[in-house]
Amino acid sequence: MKTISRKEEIILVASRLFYEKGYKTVSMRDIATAMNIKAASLYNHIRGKQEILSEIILKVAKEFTVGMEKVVSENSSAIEKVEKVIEMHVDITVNYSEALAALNNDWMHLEPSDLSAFVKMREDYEENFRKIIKQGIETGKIKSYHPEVILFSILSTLRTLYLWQQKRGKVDVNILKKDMVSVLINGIV
Amino acid sequence: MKTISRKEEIILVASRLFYEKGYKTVSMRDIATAMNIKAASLYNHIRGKQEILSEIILKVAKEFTVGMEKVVSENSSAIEKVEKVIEMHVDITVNYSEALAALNNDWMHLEPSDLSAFVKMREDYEENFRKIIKQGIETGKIKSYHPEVILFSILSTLRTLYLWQQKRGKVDVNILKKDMVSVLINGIV
DNA sequence: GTCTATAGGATGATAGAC
DNA sequence: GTCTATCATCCTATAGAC
Repeated sequence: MKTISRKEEIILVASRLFYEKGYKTVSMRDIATAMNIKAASLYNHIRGKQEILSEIILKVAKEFTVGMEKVVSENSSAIEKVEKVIEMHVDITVNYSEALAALNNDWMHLEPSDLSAFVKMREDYEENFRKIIKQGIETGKIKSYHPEVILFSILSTLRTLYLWQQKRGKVDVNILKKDMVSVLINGIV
Repeated sequence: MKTISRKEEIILVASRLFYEKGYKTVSMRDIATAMNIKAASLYNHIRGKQEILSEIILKVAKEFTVGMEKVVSENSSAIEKVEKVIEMHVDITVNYSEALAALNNDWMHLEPSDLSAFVKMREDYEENFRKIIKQGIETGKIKSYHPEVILFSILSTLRTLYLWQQKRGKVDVNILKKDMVSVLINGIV
């Protein structure tokens, strides 16, 4: 039976509002109103608006980092690794769909120290993915298109998946994973 | 020799700033400063901030609408139509990369009447694309995955293409089109 | 077409009472 | 832990001089 702290509650409510309207559009008063308290009361639990953003984004960014490191360390083919990455994205998207809006759209509003940490994590993530794709091309498992085109195509689909959550609705997570893997790896024809 | 009006200049400068920092983060002072004038002077050429946004977004939205209608009216197979849509997206992205940031991220800040016009155009666009895919599945040209997964996968890649413009850099437009078509239609294995 | 001055309101954040 | 009151700053937009 996990009880949720006031700070966690703020982060949860803020995530939802950032998802709906974006970090810049949501005011501290908006967050407070959604919790039936006054804006000033928020500052008893958090240092400021940027701290809320930081908590939301960095938590999920770490999930991606850990997930990718696990995939990379596996002893499997490049194709299997790409499959695992796709499945990981679907899982994280299902669990943190609202946080992903902030991660995708509002990371530039992080305070400088958090910003550099985030950018590093994202670059490392992309570089790991790039290596998997290049390895696949070298071993002849993946067609030799420009690796950046492949990387970009898969990554942009996965990164925008959170937007599709509403429409997904009744589509089962496992079916979604299977179809995502098929479409992204085998194409549509 | 086309001369550019002051209003067009405002829209051009604002597009770049919205691309870099987002509509909400950019102030009228920011736009004015970038033009070496004062914020108040902007109002001699435009009615307000929302009008700038509207001009940027609706112009490109109409390009997409016209382009899609042309593709739909063609007498060709579903696969050829998907190819044409991909090529159209690459073309528009190359010509309007900065405007696409606003179109993708800031459309919700349009004033109500423009907002409903935009949403209608986007829905019609998606519906046309959906019909092409369904037609391809019915005629056996496209694998019968969930049509929404195919639609979403291709569309999110195309919509995020503008972000990739910087990295693209030296990649030739025609090669980009060819690889995009290959990756999105034939897959990577 | 641009300027200065300013209105009128929202914003993030703090101080101090309860 | 929440409140009221308030500050300092920013915002969009207008009025009117040049």
